Amino acid sequence: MAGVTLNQARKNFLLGSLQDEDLRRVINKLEPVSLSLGEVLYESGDHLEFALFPTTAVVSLLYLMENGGTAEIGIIGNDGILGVALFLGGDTTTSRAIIQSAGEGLRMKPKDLIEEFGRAGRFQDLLLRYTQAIMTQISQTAVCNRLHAVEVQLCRWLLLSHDRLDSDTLVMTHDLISNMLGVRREGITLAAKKLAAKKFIKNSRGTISIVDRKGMEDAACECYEIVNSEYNRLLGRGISRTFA
Amino acid sequence: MAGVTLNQARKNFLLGSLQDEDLRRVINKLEPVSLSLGEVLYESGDHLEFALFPTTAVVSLLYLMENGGTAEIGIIGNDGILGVALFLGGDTTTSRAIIQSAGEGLRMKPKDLIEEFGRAGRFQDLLLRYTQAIMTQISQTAVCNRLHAVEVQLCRWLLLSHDRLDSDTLVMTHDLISNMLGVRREGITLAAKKLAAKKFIKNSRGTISIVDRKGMEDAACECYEIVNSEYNRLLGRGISRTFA
DNA sequence: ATATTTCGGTGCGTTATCGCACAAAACACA
DNA sequence: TGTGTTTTGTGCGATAACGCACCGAAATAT
Repeated sequence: MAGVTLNQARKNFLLGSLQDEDLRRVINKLEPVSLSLGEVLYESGDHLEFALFPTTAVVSLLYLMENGGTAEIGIIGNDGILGVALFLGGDTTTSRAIIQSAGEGLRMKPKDLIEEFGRAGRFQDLLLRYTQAIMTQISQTAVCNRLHAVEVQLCRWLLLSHDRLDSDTLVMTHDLISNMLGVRREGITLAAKKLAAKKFIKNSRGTISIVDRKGMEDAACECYEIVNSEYNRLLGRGISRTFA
Repeated sequence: MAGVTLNQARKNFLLGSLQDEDLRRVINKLEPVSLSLGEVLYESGDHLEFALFPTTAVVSLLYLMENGGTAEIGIIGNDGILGVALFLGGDTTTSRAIIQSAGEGLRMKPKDLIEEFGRAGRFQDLLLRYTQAIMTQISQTAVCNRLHAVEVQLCRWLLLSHDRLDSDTLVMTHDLISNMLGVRREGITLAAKKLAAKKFIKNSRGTISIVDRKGMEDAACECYEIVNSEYNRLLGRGISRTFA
């Protein structure tokens, strides 16, 4: 039985914020998983079979509408946990969880997560704080969807994704991004071209590379910074690369 | 000292879902308050001084953007509680809470709320489930903002507000609604006129009356029904008037 | 009773995004 | 090397919402 090591677990910041004592206990309930691009972890209304602590994978929470449109409400990476509905008591949610960037994660059985939550210790505290953080991200997405233009939203989205990745290169087609932002593919192509013209990103078939992180942050709408600093505040440190 | 009665407290569905035993204990920590239209309960970033269980008042969670735009992320009435950030551990949030419809509520000190949450009983369970419910509302608002037209969104918003009111008449100017939906005042005037032409609502200066509830539900985007049934599922019953 | 303010109705040119169509480029693979 | 597929680039008319300007009606204040 290959157990999960402390160092492996610490790649997820939520787990990494636990004291050694707590982490050693929690670790026994974790199981490593590999996740591939486009993999659907659960559909809207599905009974959640596992909670997931991403280490290198990135997950999108996506809504599908009757008219065929889609839009993302939040991004979860090594900063968080997928499956807050388990300890909130709802068990299912109305969103789809889909792998936006392939990678690894650690999963935990619902029963174990709920048991750990019930200990009312540091782990519960972290889970609740993360719940507020993701709520902030979703809320900011809501207003951003209403009030900001596609180009600045693309910046926000690329930054949020970049923060959750090891690499400066995102494996992403314009089409995929357009599904996340809920806009036309052509809208992304156009916005990406403009950002490339400003030398903030490099655009090639199927990938986008961040080449001027600072430029991107300046070009993004306020929403990115608001969400980022709220993650900092709530979870002790952000995952922004600005000062990394 | 006029204590809060069980019947008063039960006007808030969250409190009303408690067993008598629990409610009797909680009730001693509640204090009645009157809330007037437009009153700001807290600003973005404010330390929360109280949690609020609305009984007849309705609260909007509003975001203010740098460009002067505003948009609502959620509506809280007698179905819920204002101040989940207190037990989630964040203490502050990035939204403004403003009274959308004048009325009464019961407030509780942060310390008391946290203490009750810490008992890990039925009250904690309800608070967590409500957290998921409001998350669903916010999420659906996010995608609705992206993918749906103003007229159907206005239906959704009127229905959500109607559900949380005793009356069929909403005291609301088009301007106020436009701030909530994050669109132009003229856009609301136009959409409201269309709905009035279909005999779903009656439009007079400063008020909008729902005259054909069923018609409104059919005219609204799917978002209303999704949120409503999720509230049903999570909190045991909805607050929709459909079967009232 | 009159003046002032608030709110709703309407018109009009502007802008962002959409929907569709199609071509060019990059890539995959036989 | 050639062929099919995926992805990106581009054009263009349609549409929804915007910003602004102004008017009139309704409510409120003096």
